[in-house]
Amino acid sequence: MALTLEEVARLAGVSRSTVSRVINDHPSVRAETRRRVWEAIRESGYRPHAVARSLVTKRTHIVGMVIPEVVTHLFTDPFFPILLRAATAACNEQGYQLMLSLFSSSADRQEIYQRLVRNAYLDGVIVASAALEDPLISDLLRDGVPFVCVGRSPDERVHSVDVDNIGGTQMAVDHLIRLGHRRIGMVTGRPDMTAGQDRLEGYRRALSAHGMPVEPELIVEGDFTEASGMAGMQRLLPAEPSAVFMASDTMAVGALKALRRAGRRVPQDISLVSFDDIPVASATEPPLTTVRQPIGRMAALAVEALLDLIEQPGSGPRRIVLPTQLVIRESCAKKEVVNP
Amino acid sequence: MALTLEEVARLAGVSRSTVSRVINDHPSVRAETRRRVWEAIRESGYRPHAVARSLVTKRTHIVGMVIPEVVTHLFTDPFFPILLRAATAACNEQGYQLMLSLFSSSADRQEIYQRLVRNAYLDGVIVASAALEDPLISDLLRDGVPFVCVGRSPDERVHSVDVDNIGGTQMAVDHLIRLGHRRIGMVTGRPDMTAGQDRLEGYRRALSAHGMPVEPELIVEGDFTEASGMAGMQRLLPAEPSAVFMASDTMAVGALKALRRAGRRVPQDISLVSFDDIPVASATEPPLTTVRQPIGRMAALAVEALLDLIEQPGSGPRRIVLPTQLVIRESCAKKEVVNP
DNA sequence: AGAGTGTGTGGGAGCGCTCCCAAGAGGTAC
DNA sequence: GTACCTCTTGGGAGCGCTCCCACACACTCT
Repeated sequence: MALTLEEVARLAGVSRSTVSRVINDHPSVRAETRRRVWEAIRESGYRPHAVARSLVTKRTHIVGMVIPEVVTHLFTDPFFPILLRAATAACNEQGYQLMLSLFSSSADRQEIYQRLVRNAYLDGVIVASAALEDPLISDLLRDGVPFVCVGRSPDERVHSVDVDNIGGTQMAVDHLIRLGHRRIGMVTGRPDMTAGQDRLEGYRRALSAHGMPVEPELIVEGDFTEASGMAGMQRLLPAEPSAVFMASDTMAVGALKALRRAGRRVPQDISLVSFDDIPVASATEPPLTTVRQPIGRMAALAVEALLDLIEQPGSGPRRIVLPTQLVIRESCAKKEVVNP
Repeated sequence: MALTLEEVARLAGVSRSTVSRVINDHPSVRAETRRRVWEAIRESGYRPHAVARSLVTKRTHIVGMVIPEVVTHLFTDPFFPILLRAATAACNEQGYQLMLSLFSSSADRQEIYQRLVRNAYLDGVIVASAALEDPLISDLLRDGVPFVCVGRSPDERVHSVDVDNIGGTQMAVDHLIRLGHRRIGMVTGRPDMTAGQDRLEGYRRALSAHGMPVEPELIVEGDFTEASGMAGMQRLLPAEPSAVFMASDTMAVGALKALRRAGRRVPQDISLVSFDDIPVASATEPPLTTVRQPIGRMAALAVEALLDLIEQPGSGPRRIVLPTQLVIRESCAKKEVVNP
């Protein structure tokens, strides 16, 4: 039904090879011939068959975006949608397509991995927010599949793009300290994700840098969800922090609710800083002071690194860390130091 | 580098064809041979080359999810993430993969359409929330590509899965009327999307069914974004509605903000109903009374319909309409009828 | 004993493309 | 006139698979 090279060739009065050359922009075709061939292509509405082409070239121009099981339930957090959108745009710009792989169970993981990567349908993979020690990473390394992680990986061989979670958090906590706060709490992210770990580390370092003690009762574990932010804040209140660093904006939204229910005003009674600067951060009451991470840029860089890797394999691991920026809104206030 | 059928065949001491039969579960292979072949496959770690297979079978087992330009900026609305997640899960269950195509400009649209559909990399397409008269629809129809729309299409030939936007809205507005409200406003969704149109139509019908006039000053146009909900509510206030139907939860969140700023309490001063029941609806202050649409089921049904269409083409257009459900929370109150 | 009927199995062809090698055309230099 | 280029072009091979046809072998029935 669909046209083939051969038929277009007949139409243009040349051979299959010549048409192929024209399509692939090979230089050694006479200008006049080239013109004739393009005309035949245009007239016939011919489109090369991508699958046949892939069989020969060993390239599908499809990359996978893999979002491992642990985070699919975070999908209502706009982080992933924003990442996805930016990655798709970056891929399309380079003539690549993005295939989505979310998996909810680790049986799925195996299955999808086998089906896609090993079956050679993907040229490469972007792994978003892998948990530490994700078996996917070792599979990819073993099989030599080009891939880039969004979020740092502890493995030195892994190419990755990440934001400076430690530095960003330090900035945020420094800000609170500069405002006079001395009892600063934190509700953490998932401890099995690097972003969760690094933000906790940044909090610790900021306190230590100012000679302040890190008190366990001021640290409560969360998992990046709004519910965990609300619950975390509730558990934190008895310890009477005057300011709290929430590991994500989504969690801060939960915290705001907990505080409203507890009758505490933000920022008058308690100050809040968080991380991400997703759209909701500027829409809360009060708007959140938060650490902005350039999600879109991360996605674009990850795609860029991946395509480089696909097109010229074997370059040394590239580990990009993007800077963050503190966006000051209205969720923090000066702490009156009553008796210094 | 990678193994081929031929090599596995040599390993098992049979022919290429026999190995192919075993892999494709063809019945006419002796049990003993089958066992030997599976063992050779297992030992060698052989994986069939999906692209080569596709070249022969004309099936890639990849379907596209196309989200047209007009809605990509809504991507922080959890509707699409939820849809995407459910569609991915449904595809994977059937051994299909989902390819994501978002396009921001209509030049992209052409480009991606050509590259994917016409180049035969996709077995079928799910079109999410096409605007009316989207040229994509006519392209797909012309080229005979199997596709299913999420959201109704005016074209009779199009397979689609939609929720009963009209009926759902009627339920919501009926609820307000039953509570005694007589001045009921509406902030609409995008008028170029069927969901936007149908929800407006439902509002009109509910009023008419109760013999109430449809007053233009009580209808304000929005576009499904939170910002438009906020602005819309502000513009509606001078008309003094005692209740408002917001075309989406996201817009209702905006409306709540506008009301808080205007010093109006919900539901004491003004009642609110909306549509979608996304997670945020139960997390607002007060929680929203809203019309629940089963996004996940819509995605699953769309995938199911699409795969049927791919596997046995030519069945008549299927137009599924799912029922909605009114979820009553705390954003509506009885209207005291002062002087009846 | 010969024809008929299955059941398993092997091998050729072909999917639509790219890539390589060879060969024709046209020129230039000796 | 011959040798030797360079520039274009054509055709064969082959990517790794599936599908079809043919054939070998074991039975059964006349």
